[in-house]
Amino acid sequence: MYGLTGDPESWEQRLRELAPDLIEEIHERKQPSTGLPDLEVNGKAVLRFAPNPNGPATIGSVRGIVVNSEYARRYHGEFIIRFDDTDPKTKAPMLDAYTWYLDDCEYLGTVPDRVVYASDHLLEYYEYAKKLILMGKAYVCTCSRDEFKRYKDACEPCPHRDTDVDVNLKHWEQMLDGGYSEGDAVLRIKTDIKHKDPAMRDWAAFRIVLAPHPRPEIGDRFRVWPLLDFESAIKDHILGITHIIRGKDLMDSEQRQRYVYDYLGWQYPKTMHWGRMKIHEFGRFSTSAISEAISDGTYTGWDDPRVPTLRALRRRGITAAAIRKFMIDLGIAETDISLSLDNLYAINRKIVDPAANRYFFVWEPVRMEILGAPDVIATPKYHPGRDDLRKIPAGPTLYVCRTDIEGLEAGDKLRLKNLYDVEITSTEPLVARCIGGTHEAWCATCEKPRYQIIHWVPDEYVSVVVRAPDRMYEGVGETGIVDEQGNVVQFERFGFVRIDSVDTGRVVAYFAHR
RNA sequence: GCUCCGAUAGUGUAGCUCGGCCAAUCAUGCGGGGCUCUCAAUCCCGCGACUCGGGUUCAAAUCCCGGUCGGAGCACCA
Repeated sequence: MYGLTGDPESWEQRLRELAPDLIEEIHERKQPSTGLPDLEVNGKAVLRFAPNPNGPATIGSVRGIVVNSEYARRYHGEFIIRFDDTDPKTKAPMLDAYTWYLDDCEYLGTVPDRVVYASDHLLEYYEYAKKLILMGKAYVCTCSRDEFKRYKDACEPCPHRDTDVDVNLKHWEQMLDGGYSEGDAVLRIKTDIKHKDPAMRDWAAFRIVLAPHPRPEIGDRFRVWPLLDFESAIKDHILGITHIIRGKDLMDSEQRQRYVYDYLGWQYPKTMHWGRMKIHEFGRFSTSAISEAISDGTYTGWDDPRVPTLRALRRRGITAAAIRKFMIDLGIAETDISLSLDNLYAINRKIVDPAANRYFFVWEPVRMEILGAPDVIATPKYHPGRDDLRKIPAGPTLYVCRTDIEGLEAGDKLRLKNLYDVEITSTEPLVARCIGGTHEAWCATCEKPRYQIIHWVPDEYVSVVVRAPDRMYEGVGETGIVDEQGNVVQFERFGFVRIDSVDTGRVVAYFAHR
């Protein structure tokens, strides 16, 4: 008998004698990894993202699109986008949002293999409802919400639970035919009325909604609509979904849906959930709250930089590659997270920096007269890593940032980047005199600049507005900016921006990050 | 009230299934330095964590029990 004492080395030595092949196994475990964990796949992987198109894709939806499509890609499977648009009233779909979702998917580099509209398949849901009624697993309930809640909380069946199948069927037909009006009847799935978790007890699968559906091809054709748990359960099976990966908020959904799967003899897909995601920069947000703020003019639209939608990130120049990496690096831990977009910005910066041209943008501009200004053309590089040069003719009048000259006094000296050195002679109004050190002179000597380097914009400028999530910057920029519409550029000493529009000498840029 | 999840540096994240090489990974952030005529990029160096209390064990981030904290569900929303 080997004793129970000893240090790890001696144990390993003993193991080496007894079972040398196990040593290797012990040593190869616990490799650090990041990103998405492997999936258990038997045959084909089919994944879906199922939004309610009652607004455009938010950062939360993006996680669903990226993670699911990434898995589909990894396992050469299928990625389906399914619009769960079965609520024409409380969270009614927005017609534009259907297109926006598809467009956003494309931006993220994943054209879905299939696009499915739940509202196209009501007859299919009815069919399964009937099947379950015939099996005695579903019943029409005409209790009011409050009444039913009382029965449910008391673990008691409501009076409709044991209705005969024939009668249930008749009531169901009446629901479909208009024999009941909105709020008068629902179809419930029979589970276990004594289930210890009240959330599981006889949940509602269909209700009557008289509001017309926003899709013109659907309109007012239907009055009985499935609720999420039923709609999703049926459709996931029909589509052959193998893995459901979504937020933790839908965890209980699985338990409810399993009743239906068991009744129908189906196998439930494998599931994974990620925890609640809260973003520092945006705080709590709901689609309906944003919608309201847009209507009342607080935000300019669904792509306002203050709004947590993908459309807004796109407008700011956050690349699809950065967003994908950001979401994938998050993995799918069930922990609730509260994160900052710093990480996303850092990823994006690395992607965008090599290609972003540099420009001077002066915010809160202050006019500066230069005494003895030589007539020169400044030639800063478009990019520090390349040799092509911008040409900025500088005269006796320049603009500099207020923040750069605040606190300065007559006699203080500054380096105007790529131009020359100046000495302040007066602050009100701002006047300075050129004291040499032109760019050519510097090139000859390569001396280090002696004074604080600031950037500037000449008298010939374009006015520039930068819309950032937290505020708006107004100022002037060098004229070359007008050729960059749609591009991400770096405003030196300011940050990366995407040039959104250029209208008659006025540029609007969206701030990405520093 | 009932039920279900979760807890690793400032923020994310790996490791937990199957206890040992974990004095705990990677990224971001922060601090210092090099380079640079941008406060960007880049390069070097550094900082910083296993929620608490018990238990099991030769050995616990990892297994068990309890507490605390955080989140979610109990809708005729998704």
